[in-house]
Amino acid sequence: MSAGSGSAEQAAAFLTRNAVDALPEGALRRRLEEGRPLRVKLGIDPTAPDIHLGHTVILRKLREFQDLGHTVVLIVGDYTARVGDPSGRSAARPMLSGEEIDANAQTFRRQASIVLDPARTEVRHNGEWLDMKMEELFRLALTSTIAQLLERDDFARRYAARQPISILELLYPLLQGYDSVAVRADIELGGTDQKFNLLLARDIQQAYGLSPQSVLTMPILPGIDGVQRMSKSLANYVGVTEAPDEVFGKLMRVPDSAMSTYHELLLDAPLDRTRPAVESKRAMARVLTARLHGPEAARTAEEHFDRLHVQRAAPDEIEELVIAVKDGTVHLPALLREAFAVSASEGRRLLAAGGVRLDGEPLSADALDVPAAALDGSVLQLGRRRFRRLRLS
RNA sequence: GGCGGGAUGUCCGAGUGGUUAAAGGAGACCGGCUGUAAACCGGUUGGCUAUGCCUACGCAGGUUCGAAUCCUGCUCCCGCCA
Repeated sequence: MSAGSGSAEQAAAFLTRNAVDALPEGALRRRLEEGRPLRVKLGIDPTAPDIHLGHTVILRKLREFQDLGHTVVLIVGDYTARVGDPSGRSAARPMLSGEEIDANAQTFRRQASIVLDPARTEVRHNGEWLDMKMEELFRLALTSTIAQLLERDDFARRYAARQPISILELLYPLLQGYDSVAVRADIELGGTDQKFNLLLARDIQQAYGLSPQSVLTMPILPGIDGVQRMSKSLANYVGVTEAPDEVFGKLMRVPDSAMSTYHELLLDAPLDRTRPAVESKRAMARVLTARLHGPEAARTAEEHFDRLHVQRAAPDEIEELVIAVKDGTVHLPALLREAFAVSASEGRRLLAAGGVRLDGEPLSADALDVPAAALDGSVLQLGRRRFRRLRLS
């Protein structure tokens, strides 16, 4: 065995250590043995630009490729977003304008650079090649069959359940596959949910006379609910640009059942089960907050956390709310609406439930109008972690 | 083109003339316990300066003292046949 193939062997083992699938068997190692910078593709959806920790699992993997000298090709799905994917029930999925897509792509690029090396990243928009002539679309459509597409798990399920599947949806995997043709991808990464699409792209590349990409799928990071995948729309995500306090706090909410996955995927180290769970979680929150915001911010965030949840005190810095007073009294439901964007009706319910505090003392729902003078400088608190310091105008 | 089934709140899903702002579940939120974990217990879950008023069961009309429930038209979805 030559020295070259030996190191390719090592690199392949390193890159696949925490992956789910590396297909086909041995393909990645053979690619690496070619000794040239490989083109490693990731397709992104510009509809939800904010990157969260779930994305960083794959981005970190891409970074590993970059550190080995390879090129990352980020494909912004601007064309597909413009067409609008009518998947599932959410018929109202918005078709984004060109400006929105560009703005989202910019955001994504900026946030991705927290993890990726911009010098080894190529960003392409699939509108460059998908805005094709119908003749070319026909050629693409000829590469796959309905039976092939219906093998995809979610299509199969929906078909069996008599849920609608539009022709356009069936076309999406083909379009994604064509992206691989256009950028001549050597490797494509994705979550395990992308396995079908990534593999179909191989067939499509071959139909166009190219050598098929190899495929690397990464596990899906569960959200902070510990159950469903991390996703912005499920509101269980930790965004990479969120404030340090938020990042730390959210990570402390991760259920124990998800801790070992978090360790594997984000910390790249197994969870030490002999250690108390709280300690591991704290350490994790500290490391990840520091990764996004630096060690100093992580330390402050931890102090903030302790103050709020160990000492159960109000935080050092509280956003101020200046309130306008008309006749010397303040109507609490209206105040809550202004302070925390809850409806006045919801505010009343929260008051009745004892969820609203003023300087730590629960307010009652019996007196909805309170003298304004009693509020100036006080801290209004909703639930455990929403605070506003009140100021009279 | 023909025949049949369907559309209910954030989601799933009951409800076929009257205490229905709409059962039940999920999710979410508040409170308790705690480690902002899990499990568990209690509560809330359309809006509104509010012993009341307004808006809601695909859309538009109609019948009725009274409609998510009955009638007509329309839109959309699903299946079967062609």
